[in-house]
Amino acid sequence: MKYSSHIFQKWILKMQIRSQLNRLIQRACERANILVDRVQVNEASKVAFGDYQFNGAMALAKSLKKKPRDIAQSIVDAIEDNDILEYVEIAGPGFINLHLSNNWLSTNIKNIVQDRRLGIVAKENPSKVVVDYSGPNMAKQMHVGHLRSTIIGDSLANLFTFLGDDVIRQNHIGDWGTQFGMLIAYLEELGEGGEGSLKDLEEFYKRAKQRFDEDENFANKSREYVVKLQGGDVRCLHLWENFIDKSLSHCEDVYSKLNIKLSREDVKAESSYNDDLANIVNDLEAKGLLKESQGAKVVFIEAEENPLIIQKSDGGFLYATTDLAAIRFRASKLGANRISYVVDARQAEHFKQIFSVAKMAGYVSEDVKLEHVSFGMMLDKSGRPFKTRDGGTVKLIDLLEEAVERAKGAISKRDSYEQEELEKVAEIIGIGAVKYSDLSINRESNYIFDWDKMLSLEGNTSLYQQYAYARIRSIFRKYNGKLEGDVILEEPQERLLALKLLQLEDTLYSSAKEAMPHYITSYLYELSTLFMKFYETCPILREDTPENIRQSRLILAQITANTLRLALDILGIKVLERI
RNA sequence: GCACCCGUGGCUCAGCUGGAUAGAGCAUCUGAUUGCGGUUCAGAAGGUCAUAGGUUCGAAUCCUAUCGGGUGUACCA
Repeated sequence: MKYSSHIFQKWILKMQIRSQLNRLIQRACERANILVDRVQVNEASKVAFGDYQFNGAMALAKSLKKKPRDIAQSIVDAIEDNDILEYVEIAGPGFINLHLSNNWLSTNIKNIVQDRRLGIVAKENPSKVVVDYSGPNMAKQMHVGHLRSTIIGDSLANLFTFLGDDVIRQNHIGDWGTQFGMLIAYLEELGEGGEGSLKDLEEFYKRAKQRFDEDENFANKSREYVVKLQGGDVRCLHLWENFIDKSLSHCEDVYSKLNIKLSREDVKAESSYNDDLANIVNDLEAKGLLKESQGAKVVFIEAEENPLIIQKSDGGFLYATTDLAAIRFRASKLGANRISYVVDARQAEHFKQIFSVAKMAGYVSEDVKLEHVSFGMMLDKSGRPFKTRDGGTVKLIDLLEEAVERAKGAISKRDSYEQEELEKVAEIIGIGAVKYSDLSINRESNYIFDWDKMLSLEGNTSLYQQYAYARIRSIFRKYNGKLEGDVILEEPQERLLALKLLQLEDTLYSSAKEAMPHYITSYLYELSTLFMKFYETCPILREDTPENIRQSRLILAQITANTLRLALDILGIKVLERI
């Protein structure tokens, strides 16, 4: 989907509700001579308290030596004229409750009905953001261990892109290491006809390993091939490239099925940094950061128990070395202002060290934001690490096929589908369920993978959103007249829905800022439940609905559908016209 | 041993960086509805936010200790 804005800048009433309110209160504080470092307006905790609230007056009481209610009063008195607030009230010990103007809400809603970007303006000063995610190992088939990084990373990359950042996706694939000697030796042994056996990489790896363990000659050959590979032997390099190519195309099957936007252009393999590793060592040496410890070359970091090992005692490099080369490349060659590593939480210490050393060595300047977007483990329903019945790793492609099969089972009893349509619908629902359930929890916590829960129509699931979308589309199959007239917010359900629709922008920005996709899913769930309530109480196409009310409700429904589609698209989830 | 993360109703999770009576969804119970797609909607019940102290006008949120769970702890990635 392309997101070009169809409305002219001047027509846009600047939204970003929270920052508008923050500015309003900030200026009021200044006018009232109240010093406050950062004004933070929050969404009201209850409907009765208005739409937003500012709670800062209480905190200021002590330093100003005034009563909090008096402080609140002077802030309220100093709020300048504006068209966003209907009225303001002071409650309890000094809460300032802000009620938005219906007129402001309805004007803004009306303005975004034709806009593919729903009135959300891209950042004025975009950053260059590198998102490092997925990073599968080429020696093996992609397994569930790669699922979360791939899903979370891709959605963040989409989100940053939508908000206007210049995003560079980096798939840091593992294509180097001693096991490749064994793999290409085995590939060679099977001959050209043996390439078919690469279909199942897992099996291929196992057999190669078996040969390695059983046959001394084969093992020696494998070791020899590692050396040859590193030495740039043309024949070995050819075998290796061939192997990587096949393995990568397996990954692409997964990406394509998962609706992940990684392509070959985003691949920046570990091996591509090989030539730079010695430079990193020399550079750290020259900067006086490198120390010798127990035969290895390391960098000591303040307040860290263990140093970061840069070069092994046998002269070999480690992944820390590669990561430093990569971080330098990203900051200097790619010019990144923000580098996000979507990697599981177990590597927290590693990244902490890498980031420290990168800054110590000046590979990234102080203002570059380095973040480890960490996430918890994937567990099964009983809370144990997710494995196959016999304890093996679950291949990702198998898991995705199961998702589609299960989705088929969930919907086929509902309606009769043509076989072809059933496949298409099941794929969208099944894959959507896998992605949404992953994205809908706080990524930091462990993730319990539960088929029944994710494929349910009830609760915070993708299917519930997809259903809400399809339901709205069904209204517009019945009605295909024009959308015109004003938005009228008389019923509470209409107003609540309108406000929620206008909060998408704030949600997206805070989700991007903290790299927390679950802010978006929470928003979506609130939105679709609000829509369902609206739909229940506010008839649209019924005969007795006056035309002006009908138009207003159609506009609300239309924007709800657009919002669902847009936000789900950012999460990499597709919608269906009918389910 | 040390470091980091996590303990919120039976289950799965929110809780916007300290605010008002801690919110949802499953599951359980009750009700609406011949419906613009009821696979919906309304309502009830269910919590000493692991425990004990502390800071504060105010704590699930910050500090300390304890208990319980997880992860990581120099030449694998």
